[in-house]
Amino acid sequence: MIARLLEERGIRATANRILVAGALARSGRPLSLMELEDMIGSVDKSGIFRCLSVFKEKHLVHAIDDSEGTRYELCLSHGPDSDDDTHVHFYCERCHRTFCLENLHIPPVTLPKGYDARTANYVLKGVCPYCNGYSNA
Amino acid sequence: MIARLLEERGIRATANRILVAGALARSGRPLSLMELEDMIGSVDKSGIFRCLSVFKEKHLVHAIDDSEGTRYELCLSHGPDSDDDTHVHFYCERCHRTFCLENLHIPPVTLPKGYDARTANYVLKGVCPYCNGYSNA
DNA sequence: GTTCTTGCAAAATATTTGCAAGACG
DNA sequence: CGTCTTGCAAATATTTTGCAAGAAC
Repeated sequence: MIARLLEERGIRATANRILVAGALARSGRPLSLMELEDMIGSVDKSGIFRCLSVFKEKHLVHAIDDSEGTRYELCLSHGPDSDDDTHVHFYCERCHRTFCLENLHIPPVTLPKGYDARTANYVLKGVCPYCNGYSNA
Repeated sequence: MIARLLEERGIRATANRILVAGALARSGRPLSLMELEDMIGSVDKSGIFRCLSVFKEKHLVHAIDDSEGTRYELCLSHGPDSDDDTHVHFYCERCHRTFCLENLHIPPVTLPKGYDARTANYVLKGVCPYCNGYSNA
């Protein structure tokens, strides 16, 4: 249940927050502010924005950078203190949606000395199965 | 020489284009529209924008998506018909610059059936050597 | 009643386009 | 000349904040 999830992360479960987190949970893919706005309708964009800010702070969501800007994704796989969600994403240039490739972990690279990485963003771009005619995918 | 580079890609070497391409070449890292604007000064942002549009079309630059939006990088490693530039980038959360890790090729992943990838964007985020005190890096 | 949350409007940013003047071939 | 390019201003798009009213504790 969404409300419980929020509380577990120390976020008060208000109506808006339940709607936003619920939309993210149901969609199964990262959503932009605008996508959330369209999807929810009843909540003003500033409200969505503020929900996302709280979620980000509490590490309930993390941000994906793709061609459209930023999308937000629930990260449920870990505790409230880290961002260890590290799968590859796929941005479809045809339908402009971004998908999670849950099973594809981002292959790590060895950084040159001095670089200190905290998070990784690996996004492939091309055409998704739905736009490709693989509607059975 | 920059002018020749442009001509080779079928781009007329105008003053603005030489300035923009030159700035990208000199910087050695991907630059955002705003960074280019600051760096060049004499060219209006719309001019820079249009230069970048042409460059993109001719595959002289390609785009990196990072936390700040889009940055542009010269891609010299290939012919005029493809975008095969595939190294990892590093976005510094302290100084907000993005670096090329030229030697780190993006490790390929095997996509599920139906996905058809054209380009890849792999950006690590954290603290760069300069902000880390590795000034000798 | 004090603090947190929300909606609306508006500010702040960033990107993109229209258009007339100028450069180029 | 006709086409391409440029600068300026302005339109778009997007993200973020101010503020007063309302809800929660």
